[in-house]
Amino acid sequence: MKKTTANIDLRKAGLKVTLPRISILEILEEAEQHHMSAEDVYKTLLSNGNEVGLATVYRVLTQFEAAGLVTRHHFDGGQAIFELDTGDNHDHIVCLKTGKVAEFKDEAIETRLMEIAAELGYTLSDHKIVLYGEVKDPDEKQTRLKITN
Amino acid sequence: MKKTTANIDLRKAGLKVTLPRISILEILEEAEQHHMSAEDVYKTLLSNGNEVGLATVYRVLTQFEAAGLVTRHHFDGGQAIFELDTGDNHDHIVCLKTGKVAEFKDEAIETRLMEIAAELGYTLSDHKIVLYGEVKDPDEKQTRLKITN
DNA sequence: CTAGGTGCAAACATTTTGCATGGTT
DNA sequence: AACCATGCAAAATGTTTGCACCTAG
Repeated sequence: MKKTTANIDLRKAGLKVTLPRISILEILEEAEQHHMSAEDVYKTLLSNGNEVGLATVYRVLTQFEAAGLVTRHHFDGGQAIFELDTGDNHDHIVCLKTGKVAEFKDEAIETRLMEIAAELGYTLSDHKIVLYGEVKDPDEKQTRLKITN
Repeated sequence: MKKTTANIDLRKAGLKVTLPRISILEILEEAEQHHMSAEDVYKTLLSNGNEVGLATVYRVLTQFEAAGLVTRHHFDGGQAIFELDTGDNHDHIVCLKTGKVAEFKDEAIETRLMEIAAELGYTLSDHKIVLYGEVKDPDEKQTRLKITN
């Protein structure tokens, strides 16, 4: 099924096509909430019947990050959060009540950030914006979370 | 000397005025590079001749954060970075070459972020922007780092 | 005097690494 | 067959906590 896609991505990254890597890619692709900690991925693997060690999950996620397949975030404390790098380099808004993460992208802001970096004498290579707030109407959370997808 | 100021801040926060707390406040106030990890603060204390435990540094920094005196950042991985909360809620730009952190603040962006949050149905309570780049002219680094102070 | 603060060491949580075994190309 | 990947357990970080002692108010 999806293995074809995954295989291509992995080969392009110069990584052998192994079961743990395929499974992890698929999990990241198919997860409803696609912002996952290594532990989240690990638990999903287990409940899918995949026998993969947590160390391998970390190793694979780190390799994926190096290959540009995955992005690593450090939203608040504790664990790192990973998500598939779709190339659109979006930003995030975290609900302080539910912990859920939504995405957005705004050209005006990106343009302004580049100007600011230039004014400060920097060559800008990346940026991260994280907004913290609360969803006004929790019942519409689902919808709102999908708003930028 | 500065103890008066520190005392006031501490009392306002409902914290007893102790040597470790005063010293840590002073370090954060006076450090050239005022974005410091707990370890940085700890080492500075030691080299200043203050006998304070690392655990105390963490406890004090956490209390300061709760009291609104200090802000905690998670720029990339590893350790948390602390800085005095001056109330201006500025954002940061990190040099990927030198690791140095500079600050900036832009009303246009803040306004736009509030709009975005509202559009997404969120009540915005905070935001963090981190730019990653390289200083074009390293020799002027000092100056540029001070640009927003 | 009493509540709260501190140092130290142990506990924790997360992530990384060494090494022998196993799978891909 | 050669090399890379994996699992496990141990180690390495970074941060928190329990406890006996100490100190500011």
